[in-house]
Amino acid sequence: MPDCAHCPVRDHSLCAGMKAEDLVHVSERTDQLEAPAGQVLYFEGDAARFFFTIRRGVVRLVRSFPDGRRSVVGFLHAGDFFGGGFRRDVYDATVEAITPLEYCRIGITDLNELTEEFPELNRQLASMAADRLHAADDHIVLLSRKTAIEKVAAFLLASAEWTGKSSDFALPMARSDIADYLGLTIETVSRTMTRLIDHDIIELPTPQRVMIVDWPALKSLACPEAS
Amino acid sequence: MPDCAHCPVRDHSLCAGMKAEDLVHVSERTDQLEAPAGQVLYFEGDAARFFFTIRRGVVRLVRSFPDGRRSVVGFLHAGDFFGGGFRRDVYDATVEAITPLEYCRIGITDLNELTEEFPELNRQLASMAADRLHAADDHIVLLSRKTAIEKVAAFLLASAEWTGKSSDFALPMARSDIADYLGLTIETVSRTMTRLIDHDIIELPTPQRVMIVDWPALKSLACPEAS
DNA sequence: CGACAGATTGAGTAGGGTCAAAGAATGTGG
DNA sequence: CCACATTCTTTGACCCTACTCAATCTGTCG
Repeated sequence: MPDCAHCPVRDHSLCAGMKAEDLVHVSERTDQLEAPAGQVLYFEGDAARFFFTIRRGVVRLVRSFPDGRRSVVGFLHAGDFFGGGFRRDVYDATVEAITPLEYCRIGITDLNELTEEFPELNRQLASMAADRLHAADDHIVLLSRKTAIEKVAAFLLASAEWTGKSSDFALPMARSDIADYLGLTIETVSRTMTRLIDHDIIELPTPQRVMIVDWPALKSLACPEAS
Repeated sequence: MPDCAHCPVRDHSLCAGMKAEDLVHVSERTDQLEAPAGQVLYFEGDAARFFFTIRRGVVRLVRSFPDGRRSVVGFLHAGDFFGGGFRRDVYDATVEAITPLEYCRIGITDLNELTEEFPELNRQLASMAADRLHAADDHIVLLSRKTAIEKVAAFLLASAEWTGKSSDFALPMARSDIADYLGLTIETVSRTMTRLIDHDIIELPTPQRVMIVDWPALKSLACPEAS
């Protein structure tokens, strides 16, 4: 049985508001699992039977067209909670591990029973839904009204925040994931990164590692002020 | 005091799951209001104190940049529920009436008290959040991976569904709203409509009224198949 | 009827896409 | 441990879609 009391994301996920002594009720219904990079947790359209919490690693949420076009609707990190399909009974998007993953899984019916016993879970669920909705709106603004360089700058800043605002961090996802997230092609993502390097705003020690050299410049690109 | 039992959106909104005899508890905490077209219900960033339900009319949710760029993150119709800002205490977006509006308003603290008394409201809230999230993901896919004609076709189809899949319906919003929703300019929206007319797929008796002539063609444009 | 906002049309341009090739990085088997 | 294969990334040349700027048209309302 998982030891939720010592979970690394104890205070940043679903059970953040729960009393320590109640946690055991969550633990006994939760499976602790691992997955290698690349593994699919579930497919868009599958019958939705589980909720998931990431303890370590990164996943991508993907929507695909019949003709092969792909859109990454989001990246999720340690502490993030996803799955379900609340009213609808199918998953909204395909979820794939980008890095090796440690995660927890709980059945939808189990979670529903838990919310009856511990109504504070509802508050947590609602606030996570609100966060996701806010993130989705940010994404919509980014996609509809930002240029390539603004998109990439905003993405790099967000990535830095996921890793604790460090100036030197990993980009675990491939360029194709970034492109499908930003609504660009991989070529444009690559060219734009190069432009940022040429302007001495970032450095790329390896393709999967970023150093932010000029924070103010990156920020003003990501959130353009009135000219 | 509002008469929730005979509300036109009684079965399509927040209180859809409630028993008739409990509705009075909602009624006595709800204000029934009206607003003319163009009125702002609240601004992005305002302290969030209310939730809203539309009984009649259409609103737009707007996010703005400091430099004037604008993004319409969604349109909401009769039965839709919005406002709040669950965990955050400010509204996520500005909400403006597009048509004359009839709506209901309930205080956040009142709603919180109601959910304690009537936990089934939580289920309704969660499912509405899930619907909004699904819609946001659809919007993300549309913005990131669709061409202008696909975007406009998808928008017209969605508009037709809001009005009961009629072939002849009103477009209450201006071209600038459509443009800011689809991530295009008004000129491109206009040109694309003209293209659809030239191909005998739609007609525009007036700029604010659409007739769909060729449903299959419109559908195949909106959801492109594998070639 | 005239004025104004909103919508359409036109001409020219540029940002990002497409197609193609070369260059790293990682992994595999000998 | 190295050679090779594979995949991912970067760079280059060219093109097209959608944007910009500008004029005209249409519908609405005083």
